Amino acid sequence: MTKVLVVDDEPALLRAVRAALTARQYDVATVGTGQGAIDAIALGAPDVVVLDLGLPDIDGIEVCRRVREWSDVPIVVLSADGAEDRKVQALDEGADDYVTKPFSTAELLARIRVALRHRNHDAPAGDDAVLAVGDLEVDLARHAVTVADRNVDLTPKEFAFLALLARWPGRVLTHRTILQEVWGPEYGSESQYLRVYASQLRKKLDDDPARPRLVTEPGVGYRLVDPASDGG
Amino acid sequence: MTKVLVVDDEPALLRAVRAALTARQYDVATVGTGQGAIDAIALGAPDVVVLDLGLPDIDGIEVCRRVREWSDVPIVVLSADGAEDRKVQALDEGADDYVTKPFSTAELLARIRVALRHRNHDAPAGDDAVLAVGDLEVDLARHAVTVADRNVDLTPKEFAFLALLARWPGRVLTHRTILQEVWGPEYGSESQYLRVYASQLRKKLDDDPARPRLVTEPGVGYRLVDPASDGG
DNA sequence: ACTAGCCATCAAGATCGCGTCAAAATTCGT
DNA sequence: ACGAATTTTGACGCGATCTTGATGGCTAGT
Repeated sequence: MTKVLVVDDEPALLRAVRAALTARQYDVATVGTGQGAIDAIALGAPDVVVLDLGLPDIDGIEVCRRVREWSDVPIVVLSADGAEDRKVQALDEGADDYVTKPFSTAELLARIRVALRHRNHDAPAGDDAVLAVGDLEVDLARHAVTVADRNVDLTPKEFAFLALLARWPGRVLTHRTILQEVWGPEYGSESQYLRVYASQLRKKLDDDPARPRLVTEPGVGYRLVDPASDGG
Repeated sequence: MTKVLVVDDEPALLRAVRAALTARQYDVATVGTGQGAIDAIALGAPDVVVLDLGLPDIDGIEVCRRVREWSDVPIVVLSADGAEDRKVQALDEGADDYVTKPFSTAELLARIRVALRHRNHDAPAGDDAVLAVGDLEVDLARHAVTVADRNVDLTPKEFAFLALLARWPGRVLTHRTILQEVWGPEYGSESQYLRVYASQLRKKLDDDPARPRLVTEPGVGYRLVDPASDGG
């Protein structure tokens, strides 16, 4: 069943939306705070999120930004605020749609259907906040990494590097790609960074030099070996 | 460059949208009719379509429906009509977003960015570009080569050489072509390199001298035998 | 059979890229 | 402002890769 997470602090609106969704066979969960939303998305893996920007704790746009660090779940934003720059900001921070209150139930439902349509297109394999490659696990939401159930402590850059590789198991990512994704678009050729961080990662991941998880493709880039698809 | 198709019959609005998009380095095309839109999408393969529902010939929603029969291009609908059922209908017929006039340029641009973001997310998902020539497989993403399911370890230049040939199975690539693609534009005549690397590749690919995969065309260049089209 | 041109193979020296270490600079929390 | 953690930078050794030259085989034309 399709799971919808509704994030709002107005009981009346919550009740109305829940009723409309439940009547159409959606599996509805609700939370009233931004922190609760982040937790619920990480734990519940909803198929779509309806997010009111006016939350008591964290600003809704900040919720978007944080969730987008590790999840592509579609987010439909609700807001009483019709200000253009607010809309633009929310959409640029990862929201997939922006509906201004008051809105009709029919429209909200239609926009949820659009979001779900995208999702089914984008990620046929359900997106998990935890990437697993062999005995390596990368929890994007909690910024935590384990190897064979042993916790590994990584710095932010180390984590970004590893998470990027883990998103494409077995695939070679070029020096340029990694540098641009982890360090930023203006770093294209500082491949010395990669050597340093690859070395540190191997040490922290306790890589066996004979069978390393993090493999160098000389002159090209780096990749994580994926035991599921190839042995080396 | 990102291509945007704008479909509208009001010259003033077309001008405004075109100006805003052009200023942001988009490649803009415009048409004024529904039939023109369908043709332009089929021929021009835009990255996103901005579609006004009020067209002189076909209804915009009908344009959505017809385009969706063969294309997933994101469609952002514009309309002066704020009626709920009209919105719902458009969204359910394949529109990805619905903006009611009057709208701000900033918001339209933000919604176009959202549409493009979706599109970009689709692409990298599934495809692993694997070139297959007979029992030889060249996985460009993994920089891995197998012959009859046996892994082959290649150096960067060897890989580039083989990948180039595998891109044109059965076709002869001249010395000059290979040198320029693999070694760079300033290498045009160092064909001794080719002999060395062809030799190393044959050894690593375990080529039978009687039926080599990598064939020399004397005085011209090299080619990979493609069992699918010719026997040798 | 001889020669010229092109090709295959081998091996040695030169070069390049990588891994590693450690110090300097920067950032961040307190 | 201070100290700790992190990032950036430089230096160095090593091994793999690339380059280069030498040697010999094959084919076609004379």
